[in-house]
Formats: sequence, C-alpha cells, structure tokens
Amino acid sequence: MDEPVSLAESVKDMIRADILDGRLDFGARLRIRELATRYGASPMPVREALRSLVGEGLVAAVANKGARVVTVDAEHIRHLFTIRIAVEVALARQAALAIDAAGLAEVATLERERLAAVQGGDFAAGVAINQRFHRRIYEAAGNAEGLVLLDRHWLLLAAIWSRYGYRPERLGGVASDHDHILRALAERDADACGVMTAAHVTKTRQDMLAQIEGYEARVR
Amino acid sequence: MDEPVSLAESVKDMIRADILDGRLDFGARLRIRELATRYGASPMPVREALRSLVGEGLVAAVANKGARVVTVDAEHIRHLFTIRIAVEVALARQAALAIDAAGLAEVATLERERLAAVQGGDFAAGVAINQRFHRRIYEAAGNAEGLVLLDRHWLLLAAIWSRYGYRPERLGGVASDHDHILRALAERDADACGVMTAAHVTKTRQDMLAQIEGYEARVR
DNA sequence: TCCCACAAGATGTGATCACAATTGTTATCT
DNA sequence: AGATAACAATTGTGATCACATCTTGTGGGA
Repeated sequence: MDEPVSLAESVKDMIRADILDGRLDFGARLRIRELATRYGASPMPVREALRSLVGEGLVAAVANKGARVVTVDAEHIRHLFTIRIAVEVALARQAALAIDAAGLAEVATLERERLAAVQGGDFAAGVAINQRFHRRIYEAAGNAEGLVLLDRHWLLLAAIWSRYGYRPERLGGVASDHDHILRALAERDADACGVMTAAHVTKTRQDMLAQIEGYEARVR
Repeated sequence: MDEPVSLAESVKDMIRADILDGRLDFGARLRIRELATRYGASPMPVREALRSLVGEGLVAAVANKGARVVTVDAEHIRHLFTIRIAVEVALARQAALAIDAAGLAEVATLERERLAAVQGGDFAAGVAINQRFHRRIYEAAGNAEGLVLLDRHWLLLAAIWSRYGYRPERLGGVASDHDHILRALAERDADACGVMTAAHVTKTRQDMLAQIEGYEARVR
C-alpha cells in the first residue's frame, strides 16, 4: 500500500534532512559525485534530487557552476515572512469558517501537548508540536496549494532555527497567542482568527530577525 | 554578458511554452523519449527539464509512472486565487509605500498602452500589457520571493486563459479598477491600494471560474 | 459476453562513460 | 613581489546503455 519511492526521492529526503539539521550549511557547495558517495548512490539520482530541491527553494543552481544550499539574509527572511503572513492569515480565516468539531478538538489537544512538553523542559518537542498545531489549522482550510507553500516556507524557517537557535523565553507569549487563535476558531470568527494569526506570526518574524541580527553582529 | 544556458534549460523553456500555448494539453503525458525527439535533444536534458517543471507547478510526476501536464479544476483555481489575492494585496500595499516617481510613471504608461491596444482591438496585446502593469507594481514592492511566486501563478493562469478564453467585455471594468489602483499608488495609500487590488483580483477570479464552469458544462 | 491472466512492448529509472566548462595551481614575465 | 597566462584537476552536462516497472493487447476460461 505504501507509495513506491525512487532512489532519487530518497536521496532528496536525505539531502533535505542534512540541510535542515545543519550537516549541510547554508551556501555549501553540493557536488554531485561527493553526495553520491556520501549517500551510497550513483550520481544520477543525486542530479535529479538537486534539480527537484531547486524547485523547493532549498537549493540554488547556476548553469555549469553547480548547486549550493541557499543562502539567507535578514532581507530575504523579511520578504519570506511577508508572504507567509499573507497566506497564513488567508488560510486561518478560511479555517475558522470550515473547521469541524473533530478538527477543533485535535488542535486543542495539540496545544495541550505542546504546553506539557514545554513545561517539561523538552523545547525541541514543543517546537515540533507547535508546527503541527499551526499546520492542522491550515489543513482545515482545505487549500492544498496553500498548504504545500507553507510547508516549504516552514522547512526553510526550521533550517534557520536549527542554526540561529530559538529563544525559549518566547514560548510563554506563544501560549497566550494560541489561546486567542483557538477561541477565534471555536467561535467561527474569521476576522478575529485572521487578526490573531497575523499578530502571532508577526511576533515570530520579529523574533527570528532579532536572532539573526544578533548572530550577524556576533560574526562581524 | 548573456547568461550561459544549459540545454536542459532551453528544453524547459520550450516545454513551458508548449504548455502555455496549448500544444501540450492539460493532463497530457510527457514521455521523455518522445519529447527528446520533438525538441531534437537527448533524453537527459528532457529529464532534468521535467524535474524542474515539477518544482514550478506546471508538471506533475509520479514515481515510475512518468510526468503529465498538471490538470486544473475549478476547486484548484479557487485555492490558487485565494493565495494569489493574499500575496498580491500584501505586495500592492508595500508597493504603495515604496514606489518611486519613475515607477509610478511607468505603471501609468503601461495602463495607457493597454487602453490603446484594447481600443485598437488587439486583445492579445492588451492581456500581455495587463500582466506587465501588475507585475511592475509588484516589482516596486521589492519582494523578490513574492515576485517569483506570482510569476508562477501567472504562468498557470495564462495557460488556462489560452484554453478557456477570456471575455473581452470585461476589459472595460478593468480600466476603472486600474485607475483606482493607480490613484492609490500615487497617493501612497497602502490601505486603498490593498483594497482595490483585492477587489480587482477577486473579479478576475470570478470571471475565470465562470469561464471554466461554462466550459465544463459544455463538455458534459 | 465479460473478466482475468499472461506476455510483449513501451517507458521511467539508474549506471557508466565522454566531453566541456570551471576552478585551482604553478610557472613565467614585468 | 604581484599579476597573469597556461596547464592540470575537478566538476557539471550530455549521451548511451541496461534494467525494472508499468501499460497494453491478446487469449483463455468462467
């Protein structure tokens, strides 16, 4: 029953994971033969994987000069968040109108699990559940295209987070934001859900930009 | 000075053009060897081109079953426009704040050219200039990521238009919308620019959906 | 007559090789 | 010593081939 996967897709997943976890740094050259030996594959699947990752926005390629992991700067991230906020708000509004009781219960459960993880000191788990919390809401909007767009963005943001770190002290403010979003969802209030989502993601953007600027200042 | 292009990229451009102009229909199978002979290339660049087009959202591929031109239905387009409206409004708002005198003049000129083309009966030129009108505004927002996103959407929408046709009678209403947007830009009024853009694109969505439903009704 | 199994052809995937462009290094000239 | 040109090693790109998988057409059985 499981989908047939090509070798190229497996390699793609491995490269993606290596970028996300920092084993392949931003701007790192992605040499085909090198990756092929690293993953125990022939160069061919690697080529296809790289081509595919370019489309996902994780890899940048130049003709005859090879591929590199994308590089990100503050400006880039600002722009990414502008798009992200716009799309997330649109999906959050639709979700408030379309979510059913089961979905609502799922989201509430995820928030409870997230709180438990954070209070238990397991920040990594908290971050992971946080993503599922938001993603479950956007699923309720029923917009498949929007979902893949947000997934891609989230991937890049996760890669950034794994490098620049996230600030645990922010997790408190998150809880209050999530409560407001949950309430808006329960009341089927699209306006409120959109506004709360915009505020929440805007805070995330500011947080990430502060992290990065702090990092860049430290490097110089 | 011109960028070096690989054969794969040339093939990609040719496939993209063939999809856009209807020579490759929605849902058409894209056989590697077949395309290779069609474009006078070897199978290899075609493979890379297809992989790349999957990332652009014009082609859908399944492992071991090959690639097809994407298929679109009303639902798909509705979702696409939800995202498109969200992003366009965000960029339009930024454009209103960021556009300079030169940019403003360019946009105004484009609208004048568009009107002239339409009044001259050259609807195809009118549609092309219309795209440049909107694109020039989003360029002013200075958000490169948003621009590529909108470009991709526009490509798919153009492919749909070239099949289902557009209604010339709508071009009148467009002029009024564009005037409002131009005014909002000139006055650096982000709110007004966002609202007018939302209204304009929403009309476009309704128009396209009506066209498609009419087409689907005719087919059944 | 319909359905399923099986075989033959078609097609995507992976491997290997040959070539061209790029990059890094060294040697030579100013 | 610094810059530059030629050369060598590396690496991306394109071609061809071999194999696995899917599709299609045919025939036999219920």
